[in-house]
This record gives sequence, structure tokens and C-alpha cells, in this order.
Amino acid sequence: MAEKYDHHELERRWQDRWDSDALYRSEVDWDRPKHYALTMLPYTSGDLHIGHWYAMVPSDARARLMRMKGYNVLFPMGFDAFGLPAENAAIKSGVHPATWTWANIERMREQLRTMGTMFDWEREAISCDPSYYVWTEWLFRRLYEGGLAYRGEAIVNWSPALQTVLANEQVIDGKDERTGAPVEQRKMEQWFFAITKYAEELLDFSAIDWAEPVKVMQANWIGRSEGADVVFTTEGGDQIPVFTTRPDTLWGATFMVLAPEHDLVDALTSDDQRVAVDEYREVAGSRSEIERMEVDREKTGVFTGGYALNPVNGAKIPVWIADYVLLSYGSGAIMAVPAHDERDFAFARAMDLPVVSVIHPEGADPLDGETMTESYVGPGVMVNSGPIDGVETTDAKGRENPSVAATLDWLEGNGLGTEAVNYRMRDWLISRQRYWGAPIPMLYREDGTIEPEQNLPVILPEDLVVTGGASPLTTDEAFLAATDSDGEPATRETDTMDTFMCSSWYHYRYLSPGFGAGPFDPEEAAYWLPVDVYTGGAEHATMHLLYTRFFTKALRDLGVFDETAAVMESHGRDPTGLFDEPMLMSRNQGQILGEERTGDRLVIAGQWRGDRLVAESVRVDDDAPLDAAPVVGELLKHDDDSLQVATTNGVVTVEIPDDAAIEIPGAEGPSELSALRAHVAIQRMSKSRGNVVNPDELVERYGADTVRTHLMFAFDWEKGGPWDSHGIVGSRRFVDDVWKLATTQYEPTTVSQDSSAALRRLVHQTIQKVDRDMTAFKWNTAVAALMTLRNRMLDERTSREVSTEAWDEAVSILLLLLAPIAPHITEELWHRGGNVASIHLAAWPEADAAVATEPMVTLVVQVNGKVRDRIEVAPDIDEETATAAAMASERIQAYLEHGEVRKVIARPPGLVNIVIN
RNA sequence: GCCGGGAUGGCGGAAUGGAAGACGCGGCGGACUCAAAAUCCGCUGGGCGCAAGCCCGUGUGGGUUCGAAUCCCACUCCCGGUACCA
Repeated sequence: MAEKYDHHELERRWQDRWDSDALYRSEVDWDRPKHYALTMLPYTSGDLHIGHWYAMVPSDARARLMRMKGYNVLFPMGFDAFGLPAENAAIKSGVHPATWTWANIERMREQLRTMGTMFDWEREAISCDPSYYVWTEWLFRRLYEGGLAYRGEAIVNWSPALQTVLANEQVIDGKDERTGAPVEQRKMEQWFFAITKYAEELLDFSAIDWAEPVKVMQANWIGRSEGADVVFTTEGGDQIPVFTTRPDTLWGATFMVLAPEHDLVDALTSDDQRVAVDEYREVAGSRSEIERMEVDREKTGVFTGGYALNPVNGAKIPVWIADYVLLSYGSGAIMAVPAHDERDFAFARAMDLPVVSVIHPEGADPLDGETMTESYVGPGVMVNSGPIDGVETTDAKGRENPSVAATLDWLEGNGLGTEAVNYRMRDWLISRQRYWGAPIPMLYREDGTIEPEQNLPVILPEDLVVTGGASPLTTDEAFLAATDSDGEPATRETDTMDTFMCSSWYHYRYLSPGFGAGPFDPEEAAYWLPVDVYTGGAEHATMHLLYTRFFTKALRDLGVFDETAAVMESHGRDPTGLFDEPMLMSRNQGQILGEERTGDRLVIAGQWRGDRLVAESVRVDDDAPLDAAPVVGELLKHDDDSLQVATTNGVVTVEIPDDAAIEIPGAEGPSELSALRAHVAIQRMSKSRGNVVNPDELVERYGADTVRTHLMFAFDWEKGGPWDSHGIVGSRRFVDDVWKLATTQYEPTTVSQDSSAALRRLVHQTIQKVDRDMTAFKWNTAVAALMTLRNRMLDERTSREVSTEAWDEAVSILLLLLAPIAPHITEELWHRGGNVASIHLAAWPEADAAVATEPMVTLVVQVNGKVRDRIEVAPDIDEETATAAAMASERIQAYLEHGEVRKVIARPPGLVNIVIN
């Protein structure tokens, strides 16, 4: 009797053995092709959740695949260890952020170990370790010296709750993207990275194979628009530059609007308007970002009393201020063309300002500015527009639009404006008024100038108490007191860096985490860079994934890779283009959601229609008595427009019409059907909802190999979906079956050559499929193919007709193909099968195409596109023979009697379609 | 509003112009068992039929094609991103 499969003992034993054998240690070897596999490093929250497994396990499997394919694979891991949660934990429990963080790292290392990944722990890098952040500081200094880091005043996002500023990328709907804390606009002096200098290059994705949605999100975020810069002049002679994407409508500009914070507002404001202007500016300044962004908000604004001259026709137009114009976009001032811009139109009507149409819409009456009820944007012919009268205008953008092109040429010819490109993206705000981060290594000197700290690292003092108010660095005399390059006393910068700065370059630190002479060892970098495959969450599309691209390009231009390039060349590797992008290929997993919920008690009132109840009102009320009228029951399932509800009298189908009243106590947003569906269905996992799936428990119960297999099998990896706690047993059965197949003695009774060949055929087809699917990150179908092979082998084990050779080959290939997915059990069975070396050092099997070829294939015979018969034929059958065989079929003959053959489409060997009338 | 992705059995999902529903879960029936679990065998999109078989079926409506889940047009809903961006 074969030994039972005990995942506990087996998995621990192999993890220990791999450690002691240093199986996953990767070393530079210029004689072998390299492969740098990377998965996003976790934040040190203290608990590895199922999402980490879901992200990391396929990444590990892919790295293992590449290794078996002969690559020298580097697959490192580390920790993103600075950040606010550590400070929050400190405030809550009195533990120092450092203590909290290092304890969490300890715990997470243990959890990561149970995954059975091939991480090379000798490459581990931790961003809060001084040996790491000294180089974060050093890189900041290089950026500063290279003009890419600067201190400047801008309207920034300030979070009162978090007591710090945030980057634009970290603010969503006027709230902090991580905690939801509200954000205000404040004018402050802060540290920025000049990411906008790279806007154009960041829009070029031609050198990288990244997931399409991420590229689209980045392009949208960068937000390139083409247009013109045009300068308006005030009566006082001040210049007001504006950016416009529609310079062709310049002749329709009837007023100007400046952002309330615009520098020229004071100069423009007339005495009699000063009170109103100041009042408006005060109100606008106190409005939160959320209020300011509210859709459909009434337009507000105030006339400054000043006028400006339209450069194209000298028209004198009033200058207003309004908060719908943002200081941070373009020049913070616009020319308003109410006839052809929705916002300007709303403002003009609200303030009773003139509207002049300059586009005569295609196939319609000319527009009259006085009577128009909405702005017009669309094709037509330019009118009232001096030199461009009669020019056609289209829906195209920029120079593609004839009217825009004509205007640009005219403006430039007359020196009145220039063609210009504007970007939505702003410079990356990297200073944070927090303690637990990498210090910004800058000094404020007594003469008022600033200079970088020469003696790095600036150590973050660990004897401070974090209270949640202002950062303790701001009051720590020992930290503040510094000496500048002239030996004079200076004050240290107390802001720390955005943690995205730390994670922008961690893939370089991994190469040589102990290296003391630079951020990374050029000898290592020359071999391993760039990252070949990167995996992680798409939610980082406009944050980490954008920042790290910028960072790499900036370091390249600052010469940080120069030495690395020289080493590459000395080994005959051409460095051209290798430092343009950090990661050549990137794939993003979806999100694992909480398990679908059932069991909410619903109180439903409505009309019976047959055996269905058409609801008039639905209320979620878990305390309702079950006998209340007319229907109270627990939700079983839901459909697009109906629910299955279990009542004391059985299951009732409830139809929910659009006008049904739906009440969900405690739910956010309007109580509609979609809200009801969202409420009862899929939910994000969170501790407060109590639907968190704990991987440690799953590993204990089913084993890491099963958890790994299931995570890869149960979802479309790039899509994710709700967790289903029942499904995992199927993956465990599969793993059990593999154990059985490989440990029970196989002896054939009577060997059938046909059966043996058929098994070999499936085995080699499985190699082809698994190889293709794993390479393409199609994990679910790769596992499905292995399950199909398992099913066949279970059958063959019963019939005992295949030869021992064919059987042994099947077992060994099953193990090899499964090794990247389930590394422990395959290793164990590999050794039990008599192999001495690790299966993870074995070569990936290669399919024998000849063996994989089917001797006979099914020819589908259709009549008028409907399948009417199937015939076994040779795979190399020609059109004529296939058609003849199809026609000869008895079943087809029966159909042919009913009509005349008009046409035959033959696609041998798969299909013949006979068209009759 | 704009940009992207999506809608396929009871559920997760296969199939990217040629056999819809691979693989798995669940369900049903059976075997083993004193019994249950585990395991094993069979069935499992809907409808009609004793059966051979036939009809219907990939969100909705239209179209292209010998042939459409797949391509095109219009729409509905869901998910993600973004939003007074000039």
C-alpha cells in the first residue's frame, strides 16, 4: 500500500532542504542567458493576505518555468517598509514604527516561506534599513544636482487627517486613495520631481510589452493635448498667456476667466470690485477639493473690473475670476468662448455675458449667440473669424482639424501665438510632513539658500515618539542641527520622501543589497538589467508603474547607469536602449474579492404574478420576523432582475422592476437595484466585513501546493473574482491524484500499441498546451490541461493497456509540467521516482510534434451551416476527398434529397459545409 | 460626461470566424459502509421524443458571412480609470 500524502511534513521538509542547498541562489554567469523576474514587493502591513499569494504565486511559477527552460533566473523579494500605517500603529499601540515594521517583516518572511517560492533571500532589500535609504537619499541628491528635484510653491493636496501633503496620483475624488481621508487645496512650498519633463517620453510605450489597460491609463493620466499658447494683454499692459485646444475659436472669445489664485488678479481688480473679488477668493480658498469637484455645481465667479485685449481682433473683453478655472492646469487663465464650450456657456448665461458664435454648424441654421440654449461643438464652417472665415472645421483634434491648422499658421505668421502642447500630469510632489520615511537630505543655510547634505545617510532618529500631530522631526533639536559645506550651522529639512520614491528603484537595490559604493553594483546590473517580467496590481498604473518608468529614465540621463553600460560592453552586451525602461514585460493580476454572500433577510412587498412575486418594495432587515407579510426570506441567489428567496413556504422567485423601492440600511449611495445586487454579491475583502480569506489557514488545511494550484486554476488571472471556499477541494483532489499516479506501482496486463500511442499523443499535446499557456500567463487553462492528462492517466491505470514506457513517460512529464505550479509534491515524487537532483533543476520537457500529431481527425460535416455528421478522416485529407466523403455520408444523403447542392465549402481536415436550397 | 474592459449552464470559467460550454465546483443517481465522511462509477444548458434524432441556446435589437460567443452598427447593464484639464 502506497504511503499517504501528508502535505505538512513534506512541504516543510522541502522548504528546509531548498534553503540548505541554496537551490534558489542566483549568481551572475555571463555564459548563460539571464532572466530577471520580479513581483511587486509587499508593504509591511504584518499579514500576507490571499491577494499577495494570488499576485506572487503565478510570478513564481513563471520564474520556475524560465529556469527549467535554461535561463539563469533572478527572483528576489523585499519589503516596502516606510509609510503611514507604521505611524498609525505607533499612535494606537505605543510601539515605535521601527519596532512594528521589523516585527512585521519577521512574520511576513515566515508566511512567504510557506508559499514555496524560489525567492533568492540573499537579495532581500528593505526600504527602511539605513543601508537602503542612504541610496534613496543619494538618488534624491543626484536628481537635485541634475535639476530634476526642486523646491517650489504650488497649490498642493493637504490632508488634515494625515497631517501631510499628497501627490496628485494619490488623490482620488478629493480623498486620499489609501485611507479616504479628505484633502484640501493649499498653497505650499514643497519638494517636487520634474516628471513632466519626461511627459513625452513616458507616452512612448513602444519598447515595452505591458498590459494594454495600464498603458491607456498612463496615457490618459499624462493627458497630452495639442493647441496654442496665445497672449492676451490687460489694459495695464500685463500679459495673460492662455493655452487653448481650440485657437480657431479665438474670434468667439467674449471674456476671460482667471483662477481665483492667479497672480494678476490683484493688478486687474478695480477699486469698486475689490471687496467682491477678495470675498470670492476667500470663499473659493476655503472650499474643499470635494466641494469644488461636485458635478453640476452652479458656476460662480466675480468680475475683476479689469479688461484685456483679444490679440486677434483687438476686442476689449472683461476679465473675471471663477473657481472652474484651475491654477494648476495650463496657465491658470482661459479665454472663454461660450458659444463653443459647455463650461464657458454655463458661466456666460449665469453671469449674463455675451455669446458670439463663430461656427456655422453643418446642415443647420446659423447659430445666434443670444438665443442659443447650449454650446455647439462639432463640424461646420468658421464664421465671424476674420482671416479664417469660411474654413471648414471638423471633430478632429489639433492640426488634424483644418480650422485649427489654419489658425495656428495664421497666429504664427503674425506673431500672435505659438503651437503648443499641454499635459494634464503635474510634477510629482514627493515631500511628506511625516516621520516614518526616508529623510530628504537637504540643508537650509543661514543665508537663506539651500544645499544638499554631503554626509549621507541622514539617519532617521529612532528615539522619537510619534504622536499623530506634526512630525517629531520638526522639534528634535539633535536632528535639526546640521553643518553646511562651509562649516556654518544650518537647519535640516524635516520632510521625508513619498514611499513611492523608495519603491521606484528597489529592483536595482535587489541586485546587490549589501553594496556600499553605490545604489547597485554595476557588475550585477550589467548582467541582470533590465527586469524581464514584472507582475503586480494594476491599481498602481498611475502611481508606482508611472514613477518607476520616470525614475529609470531620469537615472539614465543623470549617468547613474554609465558604469553599468561600460561593464556590459566589456562582456560584449550592447547597452543601447537597455536603460530606457525598468521592466520590459508587465502583467497585472485582477483582484480576489470576498466570497459571495447569501443569507441576508429580505422583506418584500408586491404582487403575485403566477408563481413569481413582482416586488414593489424590498428592504434588507435581518431582524424581521419570518412570518411577516407578504414575503420574508433569506436570499439564496440573484440574477440580473430577479432574486431567489428562501421562505418558510419554499423558494420564491422575486422579480425586481426598475421602479421598486429598495431600502438597504447602512448602504452608501442611492438604494437601487444595482446597490442591492452589489450589497448581496461580491465584496472587497476587508476586516470590517469579516470576509477576509486567510492563506495561512488554507495552507494548513490543504497544503501550499493545493493553494497555489487553486489560485491559478479558479480564475482568469488578469481578471480575478470572488473567492469560493468550496472550489478548492477540486484542486486538492487533483494534487491527491497526482500523488496516487506517481506512487502506485503500474503494471500492464496486455499492452496495446494503440493505447500506448494515444497516451503518448496526449502527453505531448499537453506539453505543447501547458508551455504555450504558461508563457502567456494563462494559468487556468494550463492547469486544466494537466487535469485532463490526470483524468486520462486514471483511466489508463484502470485499463492497464499502455506500456510501462509510455506510463513512465506520462508520470515524469506530468511532474515536470506541474513543478512550477506545485513545487513541493513534484519534488518529492521526482525523488521517489529515483531522481537524485532537484526537479527544479531539470530541463523543461520538449514536445515531440510527430508524437503529438493525431492519426485521425474528426471532419465536421455541415448542411447549411448546421452540423449533421462527423466522420473520422486522415489529417492530410485534401478538399476533394473530404467533400466526397462528406457527400457519401448516409446522414448527409438524407438532407441532400431535400434540395439541390448550390455550393460546398471544404476546409479540410476539419470541416465541410454543404449549402443546399 | 470621457477613456478602457466586460456580459457564455446553478457557480468559476473554456472556445477569437468553423463541433458552444474544455477543466473544476455544485447537483442528481448508483457502488462501498451498520452509518457518515472520504473514495469510486454514471448523468448533468433548456425543450420535444420510447428511440434514432429534432428544435432552441453565448446581455438586447439589427447587419456582414456558406458559417458569428467571436467581425460591424445601435442599445442596456456591470466593472475599472478619470473628470469644470480650457
